[in-house]
Amino acid sequence: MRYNRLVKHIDFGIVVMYMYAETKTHEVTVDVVIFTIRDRGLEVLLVQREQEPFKDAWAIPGGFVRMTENLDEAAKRVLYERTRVQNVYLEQQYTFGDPLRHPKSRVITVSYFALIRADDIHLSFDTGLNVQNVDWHSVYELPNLAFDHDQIIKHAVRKLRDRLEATPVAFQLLPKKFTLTDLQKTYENILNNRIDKRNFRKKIMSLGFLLEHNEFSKSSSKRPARLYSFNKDVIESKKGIFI
Amino acid sequence: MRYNRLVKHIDFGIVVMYMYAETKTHEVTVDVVIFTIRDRGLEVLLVQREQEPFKDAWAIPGGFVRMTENLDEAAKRVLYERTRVQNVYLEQQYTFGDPLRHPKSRVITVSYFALIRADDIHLSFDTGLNVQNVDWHSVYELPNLAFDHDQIIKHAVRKLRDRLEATPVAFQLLPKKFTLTDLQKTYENILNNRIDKRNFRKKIMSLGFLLEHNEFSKSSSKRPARLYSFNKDVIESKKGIFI
DNA sequence: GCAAAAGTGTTCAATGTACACCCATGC
DNA sequence: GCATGGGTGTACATTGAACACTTTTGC
Repeated sequence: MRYNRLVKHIDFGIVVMYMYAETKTHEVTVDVVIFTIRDRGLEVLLVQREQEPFKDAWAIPGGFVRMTENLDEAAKRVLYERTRVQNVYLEQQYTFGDPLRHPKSRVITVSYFALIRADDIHLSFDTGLNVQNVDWHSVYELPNLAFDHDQIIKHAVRKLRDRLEATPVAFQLLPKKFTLTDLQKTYENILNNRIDKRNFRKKIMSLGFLLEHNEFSKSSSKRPARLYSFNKDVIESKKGIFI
Repeated sequence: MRYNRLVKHIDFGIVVMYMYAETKTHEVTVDVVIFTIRDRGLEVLLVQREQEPFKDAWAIPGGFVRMTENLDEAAKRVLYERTRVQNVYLEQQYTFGDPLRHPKSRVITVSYFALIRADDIHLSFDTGLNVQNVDWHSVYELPNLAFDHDQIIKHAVRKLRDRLEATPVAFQLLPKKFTLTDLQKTYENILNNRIDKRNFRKKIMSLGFLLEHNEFSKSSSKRPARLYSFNKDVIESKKGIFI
């Protein structure tokens, strides 16, 4: 029963079925939770499935791990294929391997999360070669998700919050130069709560990774805000994979 | 070249080789870094390999993930097979998947770490059914390790330290009743540094998960020390897998 | 001149850190 | 009675949290 369910989508004949049952090979994928900050706050990039299983449900971008690439490389590739962005923060978070998580076969997925600037991805959407239905969704209002992708996203949000408390990853979600209010809003969106402006600024400035510029945002119709950028020298001593 | 290396150990014939090259199935194992506290401090359980590759080198206990079990179950099973202990702290930590990490095939391993009481495992060694060379090794003086197991152990030690700062996992390494000095030594062994006795006691007592007993250690020839145990009610709200 | 966001300090509480002596027991 | 590990408190520094008004600009 289970055995049939597990192998029926493989179509190489009996020898492969035998291998599938008796040896311990599995399909291995990487799934990448791609975070950005947009109008509705912290959002993730989802792809609407065009095939069964879970046709029309939304899913995290993912793909099979190839034999010649390591897991980080696979995650980078999936990310690049979907978004055409490179050189972003990417971190392995957890591996999901319930035998029933994929209804048709045993698929073990190594999940990652990535942080990208909303700006960067706009570019790639313009020149995009993916005609699939791809869209951003607020992590606080997710649509129906395929497989166990709701779990994976929840896990990614938790891990992102942990990271944020420990290391300055927030700048990965911002343009090169940003205002302190931008930065604070990024923190608030990720942590999902309000922060006192004065305390936030005091804390952030004390960490010493901000570079002050003599430029000001000429955005709206209010008092211009000073622009800052992150000091790479400080950042480089931190963990995470920069691809 | 790479292709041959990757498939040569599989002996089901050309159809399987074809599958191996064109689809994305991999061998998936779990490896469990089993920690305990013994005479030399924080130690890990290692198995000496009897076959190539890495014959005679030491390795973390591991095994293939079966088709019908999830990853946690696989880790529990491997742990039970090696140590006959159950109901211990077990946590997934990281997945290693470099294509070259195993010299004969593509093996992706989901690594876990476990915390067990040195006492418990003595029992299982007595009745042990494993006649392989199995022994404890200080994490600070490791022998030659097979594959990338040195990396896996390093990662596990980092993760264990993180856990220790966040949640009271140390009691997993101690007998049910223990003295505050035992507990402090456990912390010191894991963190690899000295802690001030008064500050440690103040901090630990303020966390409120210790249950004070009216029993005293009648160990050596000095003043008897009061025994404590962990308050389960507090512990149960914490994360980690208790199997 | 007014609406709107930028910018700025102080006080208090809680937590962490440094540090030295007496106590209970076995021998 | 002495050697050994058990047990205890205080002072100071650091960090986190609460809280309100002035400044600069576009309109």
